[in-house]
Amino acid sequence: MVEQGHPRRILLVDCDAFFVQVARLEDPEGAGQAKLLLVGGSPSGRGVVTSASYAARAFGVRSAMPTAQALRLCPGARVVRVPRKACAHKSREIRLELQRLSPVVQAASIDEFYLDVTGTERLFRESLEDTADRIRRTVLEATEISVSLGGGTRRMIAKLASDFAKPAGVHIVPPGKEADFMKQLDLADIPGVGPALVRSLQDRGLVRIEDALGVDQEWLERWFGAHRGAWLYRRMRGLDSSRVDPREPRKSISSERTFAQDLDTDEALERSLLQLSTSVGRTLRKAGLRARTITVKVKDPDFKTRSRARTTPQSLETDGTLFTVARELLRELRAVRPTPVRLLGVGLTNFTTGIDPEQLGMFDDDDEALETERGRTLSKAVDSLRERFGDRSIVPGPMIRD
DNA sequence: TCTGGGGTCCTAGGACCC
DNA sequence: TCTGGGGTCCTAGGACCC
Repeated sequence: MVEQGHPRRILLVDCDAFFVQVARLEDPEGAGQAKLLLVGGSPSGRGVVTSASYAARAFGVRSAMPTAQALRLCPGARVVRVPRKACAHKSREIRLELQRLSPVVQAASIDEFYLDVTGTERLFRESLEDTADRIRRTVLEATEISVSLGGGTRRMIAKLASDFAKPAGVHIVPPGKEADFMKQLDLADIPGVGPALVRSLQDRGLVRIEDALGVDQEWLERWFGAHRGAWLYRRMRGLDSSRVDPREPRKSISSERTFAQDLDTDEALERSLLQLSTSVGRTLRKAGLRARTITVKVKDPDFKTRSRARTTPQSLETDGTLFTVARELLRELRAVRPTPVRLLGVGLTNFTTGIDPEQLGMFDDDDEALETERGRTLSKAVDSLRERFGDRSIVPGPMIRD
């Protein structure tokens, strides 16, 4: 807990309306020309806005807002789909560029990157402001993406500072000024304080950080539990000991789909489930992983979300076994509450890499084994065919039986 | 107004083991 | 008859982030 040595120099690089920028680069004649641009939506009409251009935001449009509502606020706005592949590709480009500019880079999301540039002041003989601005200009030139940078002695400070930098700017909180910086903010501004906690704080008359600073830690712990209370107490004061850590093993892989119309038949649901299982399976194998836990999730028409998970002794990787387990879980969910389904999802967790040592030989020639070497080899062969000839070359379906 | 899709982390209870 | 305690794994749900 005790801070040691020199204060750290942390930067957060945050892309300005990332999805909007990528959509414009992808389609300069269309999206590129529309001042009022909403990225997101969906042909089914059930979509939400993922990102809106700054001009559209001036009308009150926010991300996660239903597209229909956004269009009422901002009539005439152009709506385009999220260019997912292009976004992932551009994100990688930006990360590679940042890795040339900073010793420690951590991708926090598709459009946010933490840098720890502690020590570079001696190397470059420049202030943190100047470092941040140099990085901003270099990234723009190399990737065509405009970013903003927040900086300070801690991750949370850098993150909050970046809000003051947008768009296309830099904002640094000097060492020692963290508490003053926090004091001007609302509790809702603290990353990790969401709608539920805000409501609960509001019920106790607390909205501004400045007002909440007088509350004893003991009370916060009594209200929100020891862990969360202590966490909030520190965060309000700008204290945050988390490091910028470039190692980030993936912990879950999932795919889900909201249907244009709620699905009601087992046949249609299982067809969709097969697609989802195949999709997460390919991602899993591409990452060189196997998974032990499979989760199936449904959202009912009343928005109630239910899930069912199963952990198998053997770690799995083939589409066939993933689908077989997922189908059992879906049938259990349907049995509990047989209602039409708005959303269906498949998730994988509990990863092992390659061969699990403790299971070596355990399932060879074993009736218990869900997956065989033959099946795994086949699954990978299918992957490489798809890689070479496209997704349509192999149609799943006939290879899966009861 | 009518609510996406990809994630991470936390909690609470039960099973099971020593 | 009155029933420990701690650790780990698993499941289900929920808060939160971009």
